[in-house]
Amino acid sequence: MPETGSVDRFRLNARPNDRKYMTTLDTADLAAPTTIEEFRERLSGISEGLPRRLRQCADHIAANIDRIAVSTVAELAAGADVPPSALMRFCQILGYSGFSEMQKLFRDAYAPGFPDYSTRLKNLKETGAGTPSALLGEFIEAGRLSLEALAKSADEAALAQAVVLLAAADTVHIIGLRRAFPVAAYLAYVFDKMSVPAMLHEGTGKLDHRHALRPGDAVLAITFAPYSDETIALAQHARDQGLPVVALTDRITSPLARAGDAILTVPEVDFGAFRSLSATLALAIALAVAVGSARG
Amino acid sequence: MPETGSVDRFRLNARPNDRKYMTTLDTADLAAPTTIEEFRERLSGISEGLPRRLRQCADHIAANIDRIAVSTVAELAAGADVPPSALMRFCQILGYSGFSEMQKLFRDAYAPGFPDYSTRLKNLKETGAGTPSALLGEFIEAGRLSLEALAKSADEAALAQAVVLLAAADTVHIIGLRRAFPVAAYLAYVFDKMSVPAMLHEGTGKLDHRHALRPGDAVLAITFAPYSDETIALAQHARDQGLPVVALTDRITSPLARAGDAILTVPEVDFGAFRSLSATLALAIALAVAVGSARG
DNA sequence: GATATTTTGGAATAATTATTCCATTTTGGA
DNA sequence: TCCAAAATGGAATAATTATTCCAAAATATC
Repeated sequence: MPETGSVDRFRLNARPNDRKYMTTLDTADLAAPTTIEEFRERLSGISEGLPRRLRQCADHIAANIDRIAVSTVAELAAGADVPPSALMRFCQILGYSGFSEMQKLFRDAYAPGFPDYSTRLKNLKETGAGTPSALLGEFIEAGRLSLEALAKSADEAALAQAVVLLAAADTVHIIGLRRAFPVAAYLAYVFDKMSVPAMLHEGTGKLDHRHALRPGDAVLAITFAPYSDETIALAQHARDQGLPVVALTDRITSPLARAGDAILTVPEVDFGAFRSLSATLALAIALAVAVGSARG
Repeated sequence: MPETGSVDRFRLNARPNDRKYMTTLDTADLAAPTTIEEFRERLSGISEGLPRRLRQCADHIAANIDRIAVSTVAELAAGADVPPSALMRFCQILGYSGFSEMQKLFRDAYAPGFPDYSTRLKNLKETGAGTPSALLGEFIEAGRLSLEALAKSADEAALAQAVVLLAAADTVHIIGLRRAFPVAAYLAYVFDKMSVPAMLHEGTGKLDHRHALRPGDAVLAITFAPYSDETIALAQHARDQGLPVVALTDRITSPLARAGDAILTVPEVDFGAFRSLSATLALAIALAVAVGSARG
């Protein structure tokens, strides 16, 4: 195999000494970095001894590492003040097949998504690995992820707003049915412990309870997909009467979000019909305790 | 200008009443959102009354707002389970000329300086003692610690044993009062979803329900310090009748532990007077799902 | 200063991705 | 039931973007 091009000099299989000149460092690279940490190291290790244009690439990339995921070759090249082909060469020197492969690293690393738990659990059951302990492990992990996601995404302003609304209410009406019911029940418990007048609305007997709503009260409604009509109806009813409504739900596109004056969304990992509720409860307790202490 | 296509119905200049049918909401949009905040609002405002495919787009986009910057049309469409053309239509309904224009908003705003979990947690807590955000930070951390402790301390044998006992039962009687009540309620919900005959015993009306216990049944009792006398009494009563009792409690020294055939303990971290229930619920769901699938 | 070698820039091409268009299906109302 | 309008999916096309290639320029060595 003859020496085909200059890039090879920097790469893994370059034979070091079958050439007459050696103007720059002989950085025989290993495989391409697969983590951002590795990438940074490679970058600082390589930049010395690179020819001018490639060094410009290295410098600009190093200074704009967090824009790689959302930039095009042309944009980055322009920023580095080199032609696109130079940037391509640079990516290849780093060990990637091209820019796209390098970019993928940064796009994937950013994606905060939950694993697909419903299929994961199904597999777990089907493969017979579904021992109770394995299941427990999955649910623990799901809870952990949910809590982390909540920490990252919590809307502090909405939370503060919700506290203000509920703290000012004469009575807090709590409604949450089906899988939101445990949350509602726990909120009722905490409010009770903190001497906040609260009423837990149950689903039984249909819409009887809406008469309990009185001027000066507020509603705290909780529902997740598939949304409970009764919960939404009560929230809407309250809103029609001019009462403040705090909505605790899963997405801003939830039908409950329309009826809410403060909207709290919780990123919870779902397994089909089940959700871990870890994040939901954490947010709920924080809300309740904050309301309790705001009332003195 | 003639009515050229369906998309116009949702858009700014659509003339509202020059058509015969109006099947969905007439959301005459303003200009396309230019900030992410606006985008969120638009999303929650528009989602109602959207046809099926477009609603799927709205939901998926809402749940993956932070992936827009680094995704392609095809990827997002696949995630929403719609064809790419549907997603394009959705972007246009929002007011953009197409996906690229919408994506630009997110690429410009893209700040991977998104604090990681521990940084963000610190920020939350540092907003000042007693603020809702600080409380939220504390409860998130308590939940996470609880889950980690559970992962380390879980008694696999006891869990397996509990599954066997409950899977063999005709009817599972669940009792948990006060702060254990949300857990009991959620267990009842999950059992119901999985078609496991289960009965949730409530505290009202005192001890009436013990007559519901029949040979072949089993009891799942939940209580934490300060322990509920009624819960312990029901568990003891069941045991006296020779029914198997699964105990979900906080310590091995809990009075409930004496009445249980399988004892599950959960190391829950308290913050202030309240406990997060994260670990308890994780264990509870795992138990319920395992029982559900053991029954087939 | 001559020559072998590396580096460079830009034009040509390939690949991917966004976007449009329209025939078909679905929906809602008479 | 039928009809008009809306919604849909997928194939065709347009636009963008990545990648290669190679002639020209620069550089190091002698």
